[in-house]
Amino acid sequence: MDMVSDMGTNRLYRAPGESSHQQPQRWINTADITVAHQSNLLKQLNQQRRQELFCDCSVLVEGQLFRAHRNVLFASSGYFRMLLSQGPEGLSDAVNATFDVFSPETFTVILDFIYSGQLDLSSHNVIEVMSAASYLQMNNVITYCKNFIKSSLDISVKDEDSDRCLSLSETCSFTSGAGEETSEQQQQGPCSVSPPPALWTRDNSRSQSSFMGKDLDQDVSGSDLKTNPVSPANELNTESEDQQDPQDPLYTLPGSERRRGRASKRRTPNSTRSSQHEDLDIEEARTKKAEKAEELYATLPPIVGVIGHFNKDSNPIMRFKCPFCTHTVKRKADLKRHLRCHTGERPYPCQACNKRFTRLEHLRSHFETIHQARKLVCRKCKCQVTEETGHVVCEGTRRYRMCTACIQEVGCDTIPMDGLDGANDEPALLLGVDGEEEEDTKRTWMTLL
DNA sequence: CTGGGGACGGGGCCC
DNA sequence: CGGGCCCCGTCCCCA
Repeated sequence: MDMVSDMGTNRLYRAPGESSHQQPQRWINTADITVAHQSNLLKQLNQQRRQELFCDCSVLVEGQLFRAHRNVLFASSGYFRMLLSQGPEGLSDAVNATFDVFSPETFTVILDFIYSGQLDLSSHNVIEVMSAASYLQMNNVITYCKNFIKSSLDISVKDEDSDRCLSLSETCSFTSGAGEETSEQQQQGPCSVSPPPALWTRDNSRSQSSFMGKDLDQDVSGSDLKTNPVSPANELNTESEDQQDPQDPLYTLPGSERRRGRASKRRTPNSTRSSQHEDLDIEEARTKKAEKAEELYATLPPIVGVIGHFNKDSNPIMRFKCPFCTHTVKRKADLKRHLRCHTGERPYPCQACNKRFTRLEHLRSHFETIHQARKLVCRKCKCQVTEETGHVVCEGTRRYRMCTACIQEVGCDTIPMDGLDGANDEPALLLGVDGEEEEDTKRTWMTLL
């Protein structure tokens, strides 16, 4: 074998006891040695932990005692780093930590990961593991959980119920150690909200921070999955545009919303899907997606509350964290609203054009702008018009206003008008003569779920 | 190719 | 807590 130049960790050295004079020379690849050594060391440590050998740290989780090695915990978790390095207690021989913010089962998963590199995620435990990892400041675990959830949120894909099983060991190699939180991982880390230093005490109770609902026992996706840290982002939008139905409550998903919105705009209102068979398909697909959204909502913790930051008096400000991204909001209602961008839920359909919206106000704005010609601007010359001078022009279900000059310029014969005397005549299809009927018609058009 | 404008989505926050 | 308003960013179309 030829001597290999120094390239990173993959160095070759002579075996101990062999001088350069001795023949034949035997070169040892240190990269292999390192991997084998790390693996062996981790196994030994894990074995010691299980046998409670040399364990110098006790962790109490909801009354259940876990024994571990402080140096291992120190190397794996930002939380334990802080805990073990602060004050004289951290230097004592017997170190204890108490947690009530996650369950013993969750901590078992975390501890097993620390000592083995194997993260035993399932749809049953992923949310709580992620929250615990967030609390313990283990960004790599958070990243894996995040990817796991993303993989599970494949709600835009029709009829793709096949389980995707990828073991963590297959898709990523992980070294549980001090170097675990690389800058890249930190950037990827989904949790921007970390347990604040002020709360890094040795007795953390749920009352301090209702970090998350604990009794999450439903399935995220309906099937247990192993973490796939590689896949997720583009899996969310694998459905082709043409498969989307504007009547679908889950019409679209974040990232592709506007494109799909445009797609719907290009469709004629009474589109070509007229056969009963197609309608049934659409209905079926819609039902499936609605079920998935419900399922998704059902998996959410009741409240995912975190301490966001501190006010000027150093009092923690409670915020609500989205379980699917890093976003936090002040109010639970805002979180509920935000979640629609993950579920793709669009509960507000426009009866005029079948386009669906995430919010009533968006539907109303759309309806008034597109179907009611509420904008008092001439579409052609952009001049300001009034209710009287702005003639309502009808174009399919779309209505807009044009000033008298532009009307005359284009020619009345070529423009489908709702009424030559202008704005007091609302679009006949939409609105009646008087206000009451207008409101009734509007309600009919904007059928809200 | 580019800039302007329309339509829409989403966040913050008030009522 | 829902409704609503305001604001900003993004995408797309069009001149």
